[in-house]
Amino acid sequence: MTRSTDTKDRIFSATLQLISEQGYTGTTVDEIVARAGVAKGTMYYHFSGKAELVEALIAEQLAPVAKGFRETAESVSDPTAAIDALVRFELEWIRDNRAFAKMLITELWREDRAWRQTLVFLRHQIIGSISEVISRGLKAHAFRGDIDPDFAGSALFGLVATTALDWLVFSPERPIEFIADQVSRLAATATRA
Amino acid sequence: MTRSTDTKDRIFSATLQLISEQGYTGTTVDEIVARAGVAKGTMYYHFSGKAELVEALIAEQLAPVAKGFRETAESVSDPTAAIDALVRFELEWIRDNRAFAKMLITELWREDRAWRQTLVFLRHQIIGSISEVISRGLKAHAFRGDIDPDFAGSALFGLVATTALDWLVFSPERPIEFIADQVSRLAATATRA
Amino acid sequence: MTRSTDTKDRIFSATLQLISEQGYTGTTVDEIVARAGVAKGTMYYHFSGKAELVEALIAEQLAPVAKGFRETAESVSDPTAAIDALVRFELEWIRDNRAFAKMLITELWREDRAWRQTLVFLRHQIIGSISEVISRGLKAHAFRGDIDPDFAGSALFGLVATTALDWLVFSPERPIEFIADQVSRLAATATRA
Amino acid sequence: MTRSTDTKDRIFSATLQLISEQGYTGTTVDEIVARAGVAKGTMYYHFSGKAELVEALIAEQLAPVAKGFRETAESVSDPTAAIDALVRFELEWIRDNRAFAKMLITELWREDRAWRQTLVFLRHQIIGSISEVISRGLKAHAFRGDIDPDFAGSALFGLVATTALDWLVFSPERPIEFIADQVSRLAATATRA
DNA sequence: CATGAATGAGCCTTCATTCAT
DNA sequence: TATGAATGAAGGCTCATTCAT
Repeated sequence: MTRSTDTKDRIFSATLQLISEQGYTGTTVDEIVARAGVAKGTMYYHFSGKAELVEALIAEQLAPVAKGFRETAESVSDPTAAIDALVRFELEWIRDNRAFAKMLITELWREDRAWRQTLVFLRHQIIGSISEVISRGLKAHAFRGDIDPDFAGSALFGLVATTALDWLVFSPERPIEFIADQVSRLAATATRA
Repeated sequence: MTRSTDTKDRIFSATLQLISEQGYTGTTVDEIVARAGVAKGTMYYHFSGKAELVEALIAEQLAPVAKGFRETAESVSDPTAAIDALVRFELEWIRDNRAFAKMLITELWREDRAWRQTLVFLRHQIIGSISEVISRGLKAHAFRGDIDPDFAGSALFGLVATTALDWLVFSPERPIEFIADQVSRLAATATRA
Repeated sequence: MTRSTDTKDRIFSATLQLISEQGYTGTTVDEIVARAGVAKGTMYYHFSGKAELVEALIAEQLAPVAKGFRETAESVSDPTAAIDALVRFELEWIRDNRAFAKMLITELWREDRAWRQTLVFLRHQIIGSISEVISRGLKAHAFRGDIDPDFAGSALFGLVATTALDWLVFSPERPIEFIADQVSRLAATATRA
Repeated sequence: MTRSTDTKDRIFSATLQLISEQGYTGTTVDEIVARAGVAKGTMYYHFSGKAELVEALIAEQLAPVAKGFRETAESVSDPTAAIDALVRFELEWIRDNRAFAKMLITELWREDRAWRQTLVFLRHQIIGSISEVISRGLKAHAFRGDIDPDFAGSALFGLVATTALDWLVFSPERPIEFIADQVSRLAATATRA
C-alpha cells in the first residue's frame, strides 16, 4: 500500500512538472514515466490513461485551492476586506503555481477534454465562494445593488486570472505588490456601493 | 482575383472553420485541404507549414479587429463613453467569432507557438487603444488618478474576454444585453474618479 | 475438495466462460482472474502461463467427450445405428457447448499453439471411435467397400462439426431435429453398401 | 495511378504471404510493410487500418473463387457431374491456397472481425452455387427428394473444406487423387436418388 | 497458497512534411 | 501553380509475465 502510494506520488510529481513546462499535448507518457523513474506499464496500472492521470492530478491540485477560497471567504467577515483577501489568495496561488495555472487557462474552455467536468466543478466551487461574499455585501448594502453576484464572482475571478497571467508572461519584472494593489483597487471600486 | 489568391482564400476559410471547431492541435492538415478542396501539396506550396498557415490566418483575422479598436477609441471623445464603446466592441466581436476567440485565449499564453509574436503584437495594439483612452481620461481627471493605464487596459481587456467566454461556454442562454450591461457597469465604476 | 482444487476450478470456470465468449486471443489474463475472483499471481501459481491454462482446460473438457464417443461406439452393435448415434452425440455436444466448440474449430488447424498436441491427440481418439465403427461395418459388409475408414471417419466428424456450427451461427432459429435428421440422412446414405 | 496500384499490390502480396504463415493476429503491420518494402504510413495511406487491409485482401482473393464456383456450376449440365466438378474445384483451390484457406477457416466463425460481412457474403454466394446444382438435380429427380438444398449445399462445402484441411495438416503425404476420389464418392452417394 | 504492484517489449495508429510529376 | 503518393518519427496503449511479500 505504501509502495503503491509512493509510486503514484512520483508519477503525479513528474506529471505536474512536465505538464507545467510543456502543456498537456506537449508532454508524452514516455517523458512522464522516465522522470518518475517507473516503467510505462506502471502508469497504466495506476491510471486508465494519460487523460485520467491529468484529471486526477488536477483534482488533487485544485481541491485544496477550492478549500482555501472557501475558508478565506468564511474567515473574513467584512465583505470588502473579504474580496480583497480572495483577490490576494488567488493572485498568490497563481504566482506560486504559475506554470500549472497557465495550463489550466489553456484548458478551461476546451470542451473536448476528459477532465472538463472536474475542472468545471472546481471552478464552480471557487467562484461560488466569491459570489457568496458578494451576496453578503449586497445584503449588508456594502456593495452597489445593481450587479449580479454570480456574474460578478466569475468576472472577478477572471479579472485576477488574466491579469496575473499577463503579469507573469509579459512583465514578470513587476513586483507582486504592484499587481495586487492595482487589482484590489479596481475590484474594490467596481463593487462599491 | 488571381487563381492563387482564390486558392489561398479557400484554405484560409477552411482553416478558420476547422480551427474554430476543433482548436489548433485538433485540426489536421488533411482536414483543412479536404474542406478547402485542394491537394495537400497545394497548402505547402502557399505556406511553409501548418503553423505558418495559422499564423497568417491570425494576422488576417485580427488586423481588422485591432483597427476597429483604434477607430472606436478615436471616434468617441468622451473617455467614459469611449471605454463603454470599446467594451461593447470587444464583446460583440467575441460573440460573433466565439470559436475563434476561444482558440485565441487558449493559445495566448502558450510560449511554444510559432505565431506567438504575431499574437503578442496584435494584443499590444489592441490594449494600446484601451490604455490610450484611459490615459486621456486620467489627463482630463475623468478617471481616478491611482490606476496605471497600461495595467488597467490589459485588465479591462481580460475582464471582458474571460467574462464573454464564461458566458458563451457556461451560460449561453443569457442574452448579450445582460452581459454587456453588467460588464459596462463594472468597468465604468472601476475607473470612475 | 482442497482449497487449491477449489481455486483451480474457479479459474477453469472463468476461463471457459470467457474463452467461449471472446476466443483465446480476445481473452486476457486480467479478465480471467477478475471473473474467477482471484489475484493475478494465483493463476501463475497454479499454471505456468495462459497457454498452459487453456491447454489444461481443453484436456479437462474434451476427455469426457472422447470417452463418450468411445462408449457410444461400443454400446451400439449395429454399425448403421452406431453411426447414427455418434452423429447425434456429436451434434448434441456442440449444441450444448457451442461457444467452446467454436473456439476449438478456430484453433484446431493452427499449428502455432502450445496445446496443439493435446488437441490432436483427443481428435485422434474421437475420430478413432468413428473409424472403428466404419471398419466394423465394412467387415460386416453393411457399408460399401470402396471407402477408407480413417478418411470417412474424419470426414464424418468434420461434416457434423461444420454443419453444426453453420447452423448455430447462420441459422440458429432452425430446430436441432431438422439438422440431426438431415445430417443422419446424408451420413447414412453416404456409407451405405 | 500506376505507382499507387503497384504499391497496393505489393502490400497485398506481402499481407497474403504473412497472414497465411502466421494468421491475422500473429502478423504485425511492421512485418507487412517491411516485406512490401514500403513505409508504415504508406499502408495507412491506402487502407484505413490493418483490419480493412485484410478485408480488402479477402474480398480480392475470394471474389474469383465465388465466380469460379458459379461458372463451374453453370458449365456442367448434368447435376451429378456438376457436383463432382464443384468438389474438385474446391479441393484444388484449397490445395493451391492452403495457408490462406486455413486462415479463412479460423476466421469464418469469429463474430468480432471487421471483415465478417464480406466473408459471410462470399460464403453465401459460393454455397448458393452448390445449392443451385442440388436444386437442379432434385427437379430432375437425379437426387433423392428428402434433402434440403441449402442445407446440403453448406454441408457439402464444409465436408470438402474440413476434409481438405485435415489432409493438408495431418496427412499431407497422401496424393490429392485419393482425397478427391474419396470425397467425390461420399458426396455422390449421399445425394443419389 | 495467495497476492497485486511493477515490468517492458510490442502493437496499431496518427500526421506534418517531402518530392517527383 | 498544383497534385497526391509516400514517408517515418512519435505517440498512446495492451498484456503476459515476474517477484517480493
